[in-house]
Amino acid sequence: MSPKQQRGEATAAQVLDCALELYASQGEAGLTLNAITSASGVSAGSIYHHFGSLQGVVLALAQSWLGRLLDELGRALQQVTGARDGVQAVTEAYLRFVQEHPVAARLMHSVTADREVTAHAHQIRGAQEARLAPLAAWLHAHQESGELVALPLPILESLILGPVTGIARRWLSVGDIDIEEAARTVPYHIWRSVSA
Amino acid sequence: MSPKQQRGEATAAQVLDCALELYASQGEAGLTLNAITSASGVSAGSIYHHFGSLQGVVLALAQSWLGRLLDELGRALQQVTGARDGVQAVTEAYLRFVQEHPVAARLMHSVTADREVTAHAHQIRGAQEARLAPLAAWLHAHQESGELVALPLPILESLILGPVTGIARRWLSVGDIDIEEAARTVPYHIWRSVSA
DNA sequence: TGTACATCAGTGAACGCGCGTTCACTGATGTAC
DNA sequence: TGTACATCAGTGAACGCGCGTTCACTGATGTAC
Repeated sequence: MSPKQQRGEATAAQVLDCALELYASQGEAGLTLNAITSASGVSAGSIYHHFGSLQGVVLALAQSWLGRLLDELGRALQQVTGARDGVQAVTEAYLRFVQEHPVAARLMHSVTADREVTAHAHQIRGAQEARLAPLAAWLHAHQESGELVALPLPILESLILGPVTGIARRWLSVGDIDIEEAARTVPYHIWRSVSA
Repeated sequence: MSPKQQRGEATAAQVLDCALELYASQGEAGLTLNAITSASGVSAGSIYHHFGSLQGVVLALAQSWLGRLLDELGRALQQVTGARDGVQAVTEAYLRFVQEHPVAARLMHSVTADREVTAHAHQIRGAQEARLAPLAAWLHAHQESGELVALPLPILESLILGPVTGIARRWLSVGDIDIEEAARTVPYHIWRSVSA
């Protein structure tokens, strides 16, 4: 499915860009094939050539942005040393990313919750493994060094990312959170919950 | 829209029960009007009489379970005194509820993320205000008494509920979390992040 | 207790619409010799 | 450099299907007198 010619790559990228715009303006209901063909100028057949199905388009879009987010988190982690700075850097980077890309963040948070995509949870994790592994390794290393609490990794992950995804969702839906303030104050409190 | 005769109430309840079962077996894709009429034996017209639309059915279903969850949290809060016990009781009650009603929990967590329902976020909060108010009041009171950190309420809420919703989602999708263990260990760590 | 009547609850066939998907085809690209 | 050819990229009309919704109607319920 991955393009083998340059123009193919450009077409696929254009489809994903337009799909995100449609999602921005009309939500999930806007992600129909007709809408995407109209908005992007790419024919239905061509979209099927590249993505296999409409769900394939949505999945690729989510994967693309999840990749960017994870890259951002990995980068944040590389610029600091020590468990405390790491936890705070990652959580702050997450909130900044959401702030800068609210539509993509909404898509990731909602699409990931969908059942059909939930069924692909392992596939998604597989595709992002190269990005997830360093993050997991970092957590594990700082557990070994005694700086982070000795909890199972998935639970530790939830303690760190749960609050920021919660804040992101709430900022995106209810809107009664000052995300700037959250980015300043929340990382410290998350650190307190996971320090050994 | 609320039934004014007994049999109406029974019909509406049956529709919601069957809708949850369909969601359990087929996910969101199973929530079609035809499927619901077949499974419940209630005619399309009757469903429209009670819920106005298919979306109305889904919304009512989510509201119903959200109400039960909030009731449970409120009950947990009443059985303890002190900020620390309260925070731990609420978070543990949340996880227990998810454990006991995984399908309903999945529905709440996924439906709430949907854009169209997000648009109704305020309406949902409004309908649940009677249940939300005591929880908010409790938080506020224990901020005043100096036991909980002085952060804006929505942020404080996210610090408390974010980790448990994160764990719930992960348990429901990836499944690599021991929710029993989480219920034992996580409440304490959440408390550490919000104690003054 | 009986009866008239307004309202609520429920039926189910019929409707049109827009959806995702397919497929036979043309054109573009890159490669091998 | 030229050419033949396999593969990739892209087209767009056509398809059938299942969807949510409507509506004219019947039956049940409760209430007022």
